[in-house]
Amino acid sequence: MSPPRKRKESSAERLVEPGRRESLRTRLLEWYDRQKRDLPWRRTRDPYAIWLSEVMLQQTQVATVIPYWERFLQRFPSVEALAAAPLPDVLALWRGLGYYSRARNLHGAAQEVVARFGGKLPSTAAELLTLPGFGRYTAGAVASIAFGEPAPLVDGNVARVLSRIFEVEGAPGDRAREARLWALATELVHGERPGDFNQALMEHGATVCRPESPLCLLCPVREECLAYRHGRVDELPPARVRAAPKRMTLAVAVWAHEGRLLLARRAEKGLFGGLWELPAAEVDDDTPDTESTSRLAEALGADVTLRGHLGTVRRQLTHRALSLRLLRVTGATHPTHAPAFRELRWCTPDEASSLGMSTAMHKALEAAVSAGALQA
DNA sequence: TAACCGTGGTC
DNA sequence: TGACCAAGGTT
Repeated sequence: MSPPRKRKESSAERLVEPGRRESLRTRLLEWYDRQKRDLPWRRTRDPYAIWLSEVMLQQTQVATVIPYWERFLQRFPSVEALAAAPLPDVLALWRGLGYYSRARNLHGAAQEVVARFGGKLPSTAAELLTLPGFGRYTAGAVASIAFGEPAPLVDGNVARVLSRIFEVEGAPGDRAREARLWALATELVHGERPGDFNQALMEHGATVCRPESPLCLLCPVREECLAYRHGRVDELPPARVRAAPKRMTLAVAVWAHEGRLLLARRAEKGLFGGLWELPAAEVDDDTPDTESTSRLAEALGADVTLRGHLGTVRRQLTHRALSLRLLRVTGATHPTHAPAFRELRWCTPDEASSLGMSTAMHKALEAAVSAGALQA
């Protein structure tokens, strides 16, 4: 007979003792019932509205999301309304919220929900995962919060909370760490009120078990927390290592004609995908303006002449340092189609401001106008 | 799998 | 003021 082998990946393996598990669940749920914030998406049971909140909250703070969520639901109150809308209208409501692929995927998923599921969002995490923009987290969040499925989720908050309670080692991105966190979340979520329990974990991470200066004296599960017991709360989890931002320089065409500016809509992938902008072309940092001008001519498919320089707008993203060089240009013929863009349009500054446009380009537009782009 | 994808708040 | 970060997903 061979000796019994230690099984490392059995889903039946118990990570948390039953008594501790029930204690954690009860304390967190009771704390949540007393202390949860009154957030607008906690006042609805509409799966679509809950889905929307989860997508907007990805890598985005609650206070930022609230007004966007309310405007978006007012304009697109149902999956059908969203699915029927043109993508540029959706992006216009998303303007300034960032990570615009979220809006593109949301729109695409709404159309799939109409086509594949009769307009009703599927109710299981497994089905939700087949829709664009649903990863493991969002599928678990919508399945548990909107439909009551005991589906686990791990976001940044949950990862921090569980890392501390169970003293999980490893940095964000470490595979063994992620697997252990998901396994812990899976064990803990089974039971009553899975949606509330998941939200309790996240709420606890957001308000008490914070990244900096956690409020351990107010913590409902302090007695269960290994990091607290061992004085390691401040070192768990270790900070994420971030790559230095890369520089990116864009030559921006400021082409004015009779009070209007030429606007272009970008290709739908990559940075600022599908958004409107003053027509821009990436250049090297040391590219002279004359050469930048010919790059813009190529992108627009039109002859343009450099008329002057209207300044540079700088904008810091998480992983990019953007420089937007505003080049005043003119041309004899006005292009209506361009090889590098989805669409062209001549707009007054007010019209341009209502388009779906990145914050970087919005600042560039304001800078161009105040530098006298529309004056002769 | 590691790089890419935005923004505003916080200290 | 600049570095760090937030209810992640895609390729």
